[in-house]
Amino acid sequence: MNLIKIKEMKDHVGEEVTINGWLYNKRSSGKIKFLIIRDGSGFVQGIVVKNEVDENVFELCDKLTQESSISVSGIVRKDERSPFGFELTIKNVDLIQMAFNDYPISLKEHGIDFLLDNRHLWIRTPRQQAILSVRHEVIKAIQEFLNNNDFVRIDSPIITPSTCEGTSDLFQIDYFGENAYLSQTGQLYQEAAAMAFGKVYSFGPTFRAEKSKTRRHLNEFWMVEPEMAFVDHYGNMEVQEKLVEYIVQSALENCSRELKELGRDLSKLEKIKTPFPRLTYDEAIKLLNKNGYEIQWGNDLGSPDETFLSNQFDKPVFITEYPAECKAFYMQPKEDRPEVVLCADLLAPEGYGEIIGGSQRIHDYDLLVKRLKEENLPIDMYNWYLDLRKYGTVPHSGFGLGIERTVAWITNTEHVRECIPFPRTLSRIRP
RNA sequence: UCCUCAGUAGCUCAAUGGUGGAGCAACCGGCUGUUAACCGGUAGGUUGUAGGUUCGAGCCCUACCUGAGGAGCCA
Repeated sequence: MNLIKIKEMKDHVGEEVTINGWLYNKRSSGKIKFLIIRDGSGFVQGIVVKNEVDENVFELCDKLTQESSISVSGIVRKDERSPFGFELTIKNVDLIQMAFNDYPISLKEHGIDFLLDNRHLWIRTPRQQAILSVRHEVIKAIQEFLNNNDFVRIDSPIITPSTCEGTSDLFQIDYFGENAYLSQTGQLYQEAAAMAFGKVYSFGPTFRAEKSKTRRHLNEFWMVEPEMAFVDHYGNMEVQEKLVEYIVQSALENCSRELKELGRDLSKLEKIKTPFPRLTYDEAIKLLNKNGYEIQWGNDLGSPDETFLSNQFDKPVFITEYPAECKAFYMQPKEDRPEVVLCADLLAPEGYGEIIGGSQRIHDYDLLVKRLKEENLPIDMYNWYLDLRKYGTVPHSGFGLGIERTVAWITNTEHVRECIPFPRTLSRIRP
């Protein structure tokens, strides 16, 4: 028995092979049957002809229900009539389990509510497999890039004693009688790690209890957070654009089958090369005002504003130097203009919005204390964070890249909830 | 939290205030190249919930529930 994966069939033309998988769909024309089989590596059509197989094999194929698990043996043939390029002329089918005959997901259209209720089965379909495979590639590329550039992975804790940035709503948990929270960012811990290892990153889930209801929001999402000692705002942006370029090029190189399945316009991704355009907040406001957006200096950019700005470019664009008042307390003020901070948001093209938020961090002890007081944050909660400024402080920078938004952009997916295996949203905690 | 929209068969959707239907899925039968196969047949319903208007409500009104899209917040 020559057990292979469907994606390896091209190397076994003319050979008899065995494939372990599931019945995705079945068509029949009397004495000939077509079984669409999937095995996780791909999809292929198997042909069963009545006079060429045992009577009980043909009978079994007649009864097979959608998603039944089977072990199929047959001859690999190249065939242009097949949309997969190859076919399997089936000799034998061993049944592992006859699936119940009420499999809920048909090949016809379904509404999003139904599909999300059946997410555990929905991920078996070609489109969802393509998206989640690209997600895997994105994660792999991020780690490759960072590992190859001397970053050390130092994960941040998920259970934290207080809000890190003092802004978003957090999920509260009981920690042996003490209130604790699920982390909304590991950044502060990454700063500590950067002072130990130089260049570090964390990669993991992050939690926001905000009641967001848009295609760009999840209440649990994954983020990679690099942090670098001795790197300023400008060096920070260079790392970000190189990372994003690497991610996109890796997806193009290793996920062509998936991107094709998704109908992605590859020419748009091929343009994602450094350097990326940069726009200061001041310039962004002017551009927005000139085009009829009524935003005033000092307000954070709204979602429609970001969409407009990103649509002006065919590459991701950095929006830099926001007013300090609309950003977090730890961001380094610009030397000659303390009302703005050395930060940058990276907006993905095609209306996908912010995929990175980053900044240079305040490294001066007195300035950081002053900023904490201005924001009315409890200073004793930040004692350990202030220690980093007391003992060998250096300029440093970092950023957070959202995995699902990045995957949504690369795969041209409408909603981030399809870019994570089991999305957690305002209205959904199951399955 | 606010704004908009929707809820009818397992799924996707029809039904002027007047006997709730179709396609797919399931089940039975037919077909030797199907591509969401096709053809014939069978079965499948407390129209989200509660109240109201009416001779009569899936349809109109009120409240609530659930979901979706968007805003704010953010990655």
